[in-house]
Amino acid sequence: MSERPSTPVHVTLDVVARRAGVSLATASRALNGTTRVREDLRRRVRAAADLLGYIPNAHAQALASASNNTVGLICHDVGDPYFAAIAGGVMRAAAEQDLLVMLASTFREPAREIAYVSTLRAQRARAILLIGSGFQDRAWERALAAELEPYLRAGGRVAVVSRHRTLRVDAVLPENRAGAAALAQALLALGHREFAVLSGPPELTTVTDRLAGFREGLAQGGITLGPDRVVHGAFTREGGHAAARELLARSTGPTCVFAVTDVMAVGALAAFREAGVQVPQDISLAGFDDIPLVRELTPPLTTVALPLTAMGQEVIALALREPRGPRSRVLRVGGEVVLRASTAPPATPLTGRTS
Amino acid sequence: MSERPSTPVHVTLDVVARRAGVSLATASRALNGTTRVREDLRRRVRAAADLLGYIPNAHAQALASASNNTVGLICHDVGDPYFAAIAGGVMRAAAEQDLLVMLASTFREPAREIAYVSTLRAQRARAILLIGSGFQDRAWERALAAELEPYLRAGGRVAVVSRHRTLRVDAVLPENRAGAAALAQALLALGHREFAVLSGPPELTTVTDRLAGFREGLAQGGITLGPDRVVHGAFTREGGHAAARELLARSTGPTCVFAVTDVMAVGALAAFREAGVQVPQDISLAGFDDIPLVRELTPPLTTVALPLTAMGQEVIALALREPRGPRSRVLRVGGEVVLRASTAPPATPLTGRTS
DNA sequence: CTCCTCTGGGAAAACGCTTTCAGAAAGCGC
DNA sequence: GCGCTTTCTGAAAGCGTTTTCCCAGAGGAG
Repeated sequence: MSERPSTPVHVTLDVVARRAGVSLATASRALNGTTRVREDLRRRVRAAADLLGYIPNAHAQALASASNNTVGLICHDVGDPYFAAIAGGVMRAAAEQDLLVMLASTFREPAREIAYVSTLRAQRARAILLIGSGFQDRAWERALAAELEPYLRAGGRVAVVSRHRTLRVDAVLPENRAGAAALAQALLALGHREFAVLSGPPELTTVTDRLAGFREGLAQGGITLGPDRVVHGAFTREGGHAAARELLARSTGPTCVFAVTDVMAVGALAAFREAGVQVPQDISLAGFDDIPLVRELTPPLTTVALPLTAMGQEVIALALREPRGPRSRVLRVGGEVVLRASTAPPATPLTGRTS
Repeated sequence: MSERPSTPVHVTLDVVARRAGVSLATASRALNGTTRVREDLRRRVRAAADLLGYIPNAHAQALASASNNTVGLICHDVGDPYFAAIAGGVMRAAAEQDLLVMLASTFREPAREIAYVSTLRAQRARAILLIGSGFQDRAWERALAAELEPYLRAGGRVAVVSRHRTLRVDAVLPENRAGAAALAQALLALGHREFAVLSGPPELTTVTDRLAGFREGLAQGGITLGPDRVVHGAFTREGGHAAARELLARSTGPTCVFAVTDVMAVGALAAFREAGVQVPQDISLAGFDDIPLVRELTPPLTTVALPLTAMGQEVIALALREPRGPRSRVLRVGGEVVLRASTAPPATPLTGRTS
């Protein structure tokens, strides 16, 4: 019967070698070009390989040579434009260096993150890239560090983007504080005095940094942010939407709102629109990140622009750069305040009014 | 000196086995749970493995067991929100099934696509997922098919999303024609009679399908689309932008524009804004796909909504579904016309006027 | 012509696991 | 007590490469 496949599933190197009339060893050397092989033999092997459609088994190669050209990329959710943009940069750089990227989305579950690190360790990935804010939960971060530490010792490379430095690894860090501070100043310069912040989960380091920076910037203008002016929400469009609604419900009357993330700002914009609050006439809105589509919004969103694609390219370069000295390297990338139409001077110039 | 690492880099299974006082075989069985192992031995092995921080070598496992739980995902560019959304769905499904996803971005170069298929073959990926329109270039498609065919014969699974059926593989196909036709009808119903299309590269099948569908829909209303009313551009925001400018330059005065892709529509919207053309007052604009942010635009974009995340989940399910009968399966997903504020009745009701 | 150094090729030993194949131990009916 | 299953365990044979290690032969020097 045709039950049992008579043809072996994959062409292996020794078939190629036999066909070319050389030994297995020579065939391997001919194809990899590590050692000199007589030119005619090399050609015979190549011809046989092509003829037979030989595809080397990457697992066998990795096992035998203990080498590997895959890197792991762990982010919260590739579907999110922020991560997608960074991932795009990583892919670009990976393609140039013939690296294969194993992608992992944690969907914001710390346990999944750790599990993925473990999986990538098992895959003997050359590098593990962690994109995005870590979890403030001490226990998880420790567990992660414990998982990463033996990997590093075994020669693995780890680099992070936008993640707090609890881990001693190379990092691409946006200037969250400075960027938020600069934004605050720009908003002050527009004449705003009454601010509110749509903040993300307070356990994310990115959030605390941006919040702190924003406060610093405001402080330069003598403004402080009352606790009733900070609303926390999830790091998503819906989170921003809900936070904005909550803010409106409190009706403390800020003239300017800073959403710590563009994605949240998008949700906030929708919430404002639904509530009949006009941006920027009634309220100014600013975000952070400059993800691809926010400049297309109406009004286009004022934000702090981060070079997301470049950050993706940098993080992989950083991870793979050879002289991994004793100390970890940090590449700080500046955020540039981009004033767009979502921010404008406040409607009523509040000259020296005390709330 | 401390030159040579005295500690072996990785803990291997036989170290674990020795530590637990059992044989290599038993240790393997204890950890994998394939065969019954006496409970106390199993516990000893587990304890030893945990103590030593044992991480199995996935390559060795794959080699020895000829199994593998990785799938490859090939798309044009993960940075593009369209692909990002689908990839997000794939990741979700993959996480649930403990599959590791190897991601590849072709950056729209056919050669790279084929190279990636080859790489994924070498990795012995369980499945290869191709997302996005194929290349019309016959030679490339043939080369791709030639690369895929032995993979399929070797038991590999291939599934595509939104890719023309030159390949005999499982597919998730959006109803491009029907969706575009429905959109055309909806636009006709608004009262439009003068249309234009911002089309993508004519060699992409998605483009031709949507264009044909749109024409069909218009034909129902007795409208035909002159060649001067179709502008081709790249499948990107910039492509849409350029195409829209070109259209305006031709000044043939359509009241309604259909961009075959939301991403292009976004570019068009920007171009219109720059040119002082108001949407929808001066011109109505519609897209296709319903990528995440277009509902947030002002005006929110009328489009044909595709369940992108679900499509990603479906394609991986399709690829892995067991009874791969002789014929390939096709999952058609409908596009739903979503009328938003970017379309409105034309300013001047053109009652029966002939251009 | 012999000895020595190179070059290049083949045999075989890893690489770290899974899995087959027996064999030992234990339980059971008679 | 004896044979017969049943369970488990261990030895060893792969899986498909790379990479020693070693040897044959070629070429040069003396």
